Amino acid sequence: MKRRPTITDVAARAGVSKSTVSLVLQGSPLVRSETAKTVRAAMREMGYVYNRAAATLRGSSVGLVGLVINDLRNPFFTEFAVSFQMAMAAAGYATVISNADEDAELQEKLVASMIEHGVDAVVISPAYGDPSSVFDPLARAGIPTLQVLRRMDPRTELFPFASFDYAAGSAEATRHLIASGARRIAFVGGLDERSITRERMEGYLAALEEAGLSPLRVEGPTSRAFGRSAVARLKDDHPECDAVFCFNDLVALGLIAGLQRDGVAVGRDIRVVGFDDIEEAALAWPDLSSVACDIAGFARDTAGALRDWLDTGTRPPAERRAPVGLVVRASSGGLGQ
Amino acid sequence: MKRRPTITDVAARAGVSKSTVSLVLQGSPLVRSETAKTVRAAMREMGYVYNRAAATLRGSSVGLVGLVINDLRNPFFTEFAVSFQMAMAAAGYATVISNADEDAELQEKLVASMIEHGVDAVVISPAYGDPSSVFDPLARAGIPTLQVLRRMDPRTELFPFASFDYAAGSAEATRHLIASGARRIAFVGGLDERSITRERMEGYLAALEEAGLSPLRVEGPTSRAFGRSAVARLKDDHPECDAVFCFNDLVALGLIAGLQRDGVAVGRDIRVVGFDDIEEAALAWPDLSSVACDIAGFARDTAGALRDWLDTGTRPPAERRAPVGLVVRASSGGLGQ
DNA sequence: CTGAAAGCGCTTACAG
DNA sequence: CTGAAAGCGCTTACAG
Repeated sequence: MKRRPTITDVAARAGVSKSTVSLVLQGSPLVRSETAKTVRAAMREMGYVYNRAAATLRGSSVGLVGLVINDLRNPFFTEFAVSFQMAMAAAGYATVISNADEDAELQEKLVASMIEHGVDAVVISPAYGDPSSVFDPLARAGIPTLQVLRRMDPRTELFPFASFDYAAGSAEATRHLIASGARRIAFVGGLDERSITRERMEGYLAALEEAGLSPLRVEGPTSRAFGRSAVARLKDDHPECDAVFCFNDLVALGLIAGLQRDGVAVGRDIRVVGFDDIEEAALAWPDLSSVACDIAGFARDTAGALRDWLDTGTRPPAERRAPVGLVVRASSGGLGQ
Repeated sequence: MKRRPTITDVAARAGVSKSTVSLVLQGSPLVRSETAKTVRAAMREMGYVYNRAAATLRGSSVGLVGLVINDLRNPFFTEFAVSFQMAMAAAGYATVISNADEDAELQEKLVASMIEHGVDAVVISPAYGDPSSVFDPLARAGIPTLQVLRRMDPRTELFPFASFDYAAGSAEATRHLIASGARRIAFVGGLDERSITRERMEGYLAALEEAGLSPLRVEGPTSRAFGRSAVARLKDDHPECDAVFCFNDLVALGLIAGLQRDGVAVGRDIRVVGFDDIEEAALAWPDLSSVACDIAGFARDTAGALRDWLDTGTRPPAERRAPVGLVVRASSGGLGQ
């Protein structure tokens, strides 16, 4: 494993100074195209590899942004991560994705490591926990940081926040269930103390109130496993329930599996609506009605806002809400089965 | 956004030389604990951030490994990625995850960017395409590289390969279906020219031959969407089919959704077995029988082998195969419904 | 259009 | 146990 060639080696081989090699590397128009060609040939022959760390040291930016995701196993977040990475790549930025696994301590370490490695910016969908241990170091290091999908740090002028308009989506879904004839509509999944749960319940509660109906609640995690287990809780606590609005599609899909096991006809005996409209929603049986969030579009917008911040210094607005829209499918009786 | 403090600033503040600060940073026992304490206090007061790029330049390794995944949206790979990242983190390595999105060109760019950023090693589950455009630069840069889950580059002494023993798993699954009474067993999903498809079919074909049965084939992609659409192809081409062994769980779950739509009782009218045993398999209805790959364990072993390579210079064996095992559930009639 | 020189923030022998 | 000095591979004014 011999030493990699440096620009000095390339310069020697090409018979120019290392300044010239550096200029060629940057595609500067100052270098005569003849010379540039010679230099590039030398690089190829020697298997030269650009050393970005050295360049960074001298002052330029790394072209690296860090993405920290609370739960990368959740397909909603996976989709966001890969779309964001692709949007940044198209603009010449490398994105390092990492999974905090809902663990505030791990998240702190990941962010510290990113700061050391000198990322130009951080986008974070934070795990629950004390925000200061992760946001304060970012602020101290002067790294532009965007909060997405979950607002953990209240200082949104410092760490702008972007998410979807969950309240509007849940209101639309609930009105749809009411219009379809449902009267005893449960909200299943989500932990009450979390702000995202409150947002997703807000529209539900408002729509019920408009119609003079009262809420039914089954609180819990936001996983497929919980959805499946919630069937029993629903039967015990709210046997009169005729529709379920779920915290997300994962819960809804688990719930549907459980209902089917019990021989309940989803879409007829009971209506179900999910949230997020993950790819699987359209492919499940019955097809799952869901509040669609255009994650890929949201990721592109986030990438655009971040690039603006980095390139022009324009900090994004403290809060941005992307619109959502209900997609009606068979699980809420929208289409025959 | 003022300049970040450097070790020189810290040294001035603490009244020592920058060599001493550097030693403190590395936890060297050479520094008197008194002095170290003063230095650490100075760092804290000034909000000092370690600049890893500068350290790297001087020779030490970055403690960074790159992970390139062909399709990060596939939960099988997501699970591998997050488990690997966590195993490396426990050993003090940062892992940058990136998604090649089955795009050989994007993959080439991602790898080039990782090389520039100076990763110590790369683990890659490669996209299909010409391997040399991605593996040659890695070899030139002298970066230890592991191929996992897909062997694209035949030079496995250079780029050791690790995967699961797919052939054994598919044989076990097929024998199980035969033992359950199935006689017309189709293999659905996967593209024939790909080596992973051949491996997963190998055991299926062997088991059929043992039993004197002949294969039924529906070729295609490996997605949920394909599984759902394969129901029609199956009905048209092989109406006599009484069991399906799917390329993976995604195909199986899509297929089951399609069968249910047609009113077919999965596990009784037709038996279905998947491959990978993703989390959803146990939560679907009916529960999906599947060949379980212990991905988290595999990821940990991969991380261990890589760390050995990095720490002691021991290159892993050219090929490693992790065992797999069939999990029988309701979809193949294993349990009553 | 090209070269010589200084400097980015660290680490590493080498003295003391 | 601590300091002075050289050097890692680049970039960036500054001359020419």
